[in-house]
Amino acid sequence: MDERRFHPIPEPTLRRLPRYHQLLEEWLGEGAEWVSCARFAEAVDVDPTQVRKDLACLGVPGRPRVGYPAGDLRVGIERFLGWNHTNEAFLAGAGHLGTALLNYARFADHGLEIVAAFETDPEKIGRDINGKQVLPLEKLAALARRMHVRIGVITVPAAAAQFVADQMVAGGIRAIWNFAPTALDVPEGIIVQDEDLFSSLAVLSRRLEAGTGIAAKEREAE
Amino acid sequence: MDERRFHPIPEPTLRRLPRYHQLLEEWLGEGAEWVSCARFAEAVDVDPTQVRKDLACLGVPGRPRVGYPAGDLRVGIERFLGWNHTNEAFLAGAGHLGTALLNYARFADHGLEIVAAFETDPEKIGRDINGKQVLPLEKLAALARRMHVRIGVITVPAAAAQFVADQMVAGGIRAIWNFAPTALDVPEGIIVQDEDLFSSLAVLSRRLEAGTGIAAKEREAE
DNA sequence: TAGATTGTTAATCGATTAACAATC
DNA sequence: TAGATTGTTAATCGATTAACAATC
Repeated sequence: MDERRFHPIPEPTLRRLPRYHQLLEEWLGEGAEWVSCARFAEAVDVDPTQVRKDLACLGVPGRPRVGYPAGDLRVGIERFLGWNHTNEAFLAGAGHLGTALLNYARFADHGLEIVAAFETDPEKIGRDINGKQVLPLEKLAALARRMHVRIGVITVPAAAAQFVADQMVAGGIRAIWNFAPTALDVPEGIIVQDEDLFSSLAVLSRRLEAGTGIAAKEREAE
Repeated sequence: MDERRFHPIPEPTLRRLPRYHQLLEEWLGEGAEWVSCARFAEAVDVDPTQVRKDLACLGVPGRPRVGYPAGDLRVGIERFLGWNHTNEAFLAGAGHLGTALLNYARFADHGLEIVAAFETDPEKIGRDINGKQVLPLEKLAALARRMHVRIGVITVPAAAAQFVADQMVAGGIRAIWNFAPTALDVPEGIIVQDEDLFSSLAVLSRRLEAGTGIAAKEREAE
């Protein structure tokens, strides 16, 4: 039924597509009509051939000697990533990070709409953050089920994350975007996407030490 | 001088180490003394052999039939990732996300100490967030240089990110943790670690569609 | 001793990069 | 036509997984 197959698309490609999109927005804003692989490659620091492969997924043909039509490419990415429609999500944990995500207007253009927040803190329950109600956590499961919400966002402290995840699963939520630095135990078939800042930090720190230390010498050799 | 070489450590391994550490904290709290690869493998959803390879980096030997000493492993990870000392960092953009990061106490145990925040909004300048001063952005470069701060955290809107990055580079900052969904253009040798939520979201959404759609059939076949 | 777990080497798999043909 | 860029196939590279030896 659909030409585009799901599994075969490499995750790295998937991660690069939003970045190409962001560049296209910029370049279209500057009046660009045609864009080349080389231009993407330079901006994103990836091989031009890789860019061609990534763009091939979209089914938007380029023209030799000219490049790719910038507008078509933008639309192609939006369609490919499903940004024309949004998935509704519940968020648990209206702390600083949760509030940041609730206030982030740009999710709406990127396929995600957080429609409500859930909390255990009575101080926060009943409030309104960026037009979204903060409700008691006990109501999450029943409401998720009734509203057919499929995505849950976890921004509670690590110690509470597993309990929240259980509630989400109980409510029929299928995918969890987990910002707590903790390994969630969920039934098979439930998708967990970890956004682990400590992992990123480990990579950053290592690259920093490598850049100033041993690896710096290797670089000189070139 | 140092047995541990920098470059050869795979990034995926680096990303898993903090997760093992988190599990060790839990298990040590429950009184565990010895832990097996299989246990990590199950919790993190990775192959046991992979866990052994990851742990091999630490130089903490396991004992056949018994496992690895949990306490030594924890210390080993902390030492390996350099969590015994911290790198000072400046943060630019004291919005919701920036505030969340400034308030996040656990960075201190993970090698990062955000020591000050920078802003252009006069409303926010002069405030104090979790004991850290919010200073005018103009001061960032000079202060970074004077204090030998090597890490910058960007939590400003996408449109301001490049300017902030330029300031950081001007101040001698070597590594940038970029939360703005934008490709930064920096001189060679400056490390940029992108924390792109839209990329993660693209992966999450795709996995969700795949889980309910075509790929579900494939799974049945097993 | 038997058996379970670590440690290591080989095989597989998938993404990236290189080579080159096709095309405007 | 010549030359630049896309598109595609082959080679390389690196991480994961499998096989198996070592050890307590």
